[in-house]
Amino acid sequence: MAKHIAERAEILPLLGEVFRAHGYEGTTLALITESTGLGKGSLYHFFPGGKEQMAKEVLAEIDAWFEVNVFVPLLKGSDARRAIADMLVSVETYFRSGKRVCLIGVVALGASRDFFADQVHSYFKRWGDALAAALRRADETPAMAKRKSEDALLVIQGALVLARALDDPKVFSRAMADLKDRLPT
Amino acid sequence: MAKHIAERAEILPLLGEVFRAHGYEGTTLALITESTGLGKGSLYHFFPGGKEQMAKEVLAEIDAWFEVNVFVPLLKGSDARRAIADMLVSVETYFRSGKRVCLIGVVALGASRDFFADQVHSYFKRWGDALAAALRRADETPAMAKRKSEDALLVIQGALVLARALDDPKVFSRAMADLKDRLPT
DNA sequence: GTCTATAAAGCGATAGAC
DNA sequence: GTCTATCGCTTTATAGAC
Repeated sequence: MAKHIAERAEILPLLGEVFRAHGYEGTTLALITESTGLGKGSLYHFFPGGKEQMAKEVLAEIDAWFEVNVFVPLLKGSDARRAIADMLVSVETYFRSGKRVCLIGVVALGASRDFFADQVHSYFKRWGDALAAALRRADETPAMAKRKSEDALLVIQGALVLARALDDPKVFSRAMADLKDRLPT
Repeated sequence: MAKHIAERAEILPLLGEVFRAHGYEGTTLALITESTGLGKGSLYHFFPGGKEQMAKEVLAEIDAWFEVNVFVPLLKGSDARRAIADMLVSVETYFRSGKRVCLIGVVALGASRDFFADQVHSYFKRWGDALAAALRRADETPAMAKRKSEDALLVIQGALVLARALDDPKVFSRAMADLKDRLPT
């Protein structure tokens, strides 16, 4: 066994930030090498499927994070209103108060969407369903729960776009505060 | 004078659709040739600055369209409420009821943002200011006008992201309908 | 497990004929 | 104004030494 400087688990978050910053098409192996310190040899050792596999695993890791930290609390938290409020805090933290972009949103808008369509669709569908379930438990009607959950998801994505376009993270924090008023918490 | 199959004005919209579909990084001269039927020679004749100039001119053309069809009516329309309602109709039509993506939003999220930061910033800033002015004329307080204009812009962008992620254009139309209820029209 | 070297393809861009 | 040919660089991916 030769030397082993990096765990797979340490590499994925670095990869995630590169994809976030440059998009799927804009990310090159050279950029990844620069960010991780790993040469092509190591990269292809960990990810025989190359760039596509790297992106798929990064998306899966993000998905898993939301599953544990957002979807499950929404679905199973004993207090639904509390779970919704916690979601907003998690989102604010995860997106670094608007300074960080949603990689899954970036992929959804890009040409690579077709490659990752299932992962992108599943992420937003499960998030929407979990939030709608929590809203129903917080005494919203089913129709209103669906409408408000969709509204919340789209506000989060739109706030990230606008914050980045105007180069003003406060746009995002303000939108999250408005969302809190609009949702039962 | 040799043959002349294409006007610059006919090329730009085609370029726009290519950039929309593939993003700035994902767009290649080969794709552009495929879409326009123009070889590299012609392309560089029209756009000596290459891909970067093409994107800049496409963004400028989109900007000009919104200036004429959205910003000016919002700022100078005799009936502010009517201008706001017209904006929603224009937006719904322009984005093909959610089947078309906002190129300026795509650029804002991508790595090419730094190249086009001024154009991206200016587009959203002017849109937001024009809408806020119309909202004040429709008897909103200055603070509320600013807040609602920001909310509207981010809902439009977010709805485009979510509609594409879920592959369901109705998400966009529904969000526009909600916006109409939330805004004075 | 990590590296360097390199292959093979695609990229943006230019030159020059017509 | 449009084309073809081509340059020089970067890309993803592989091979093989250590």
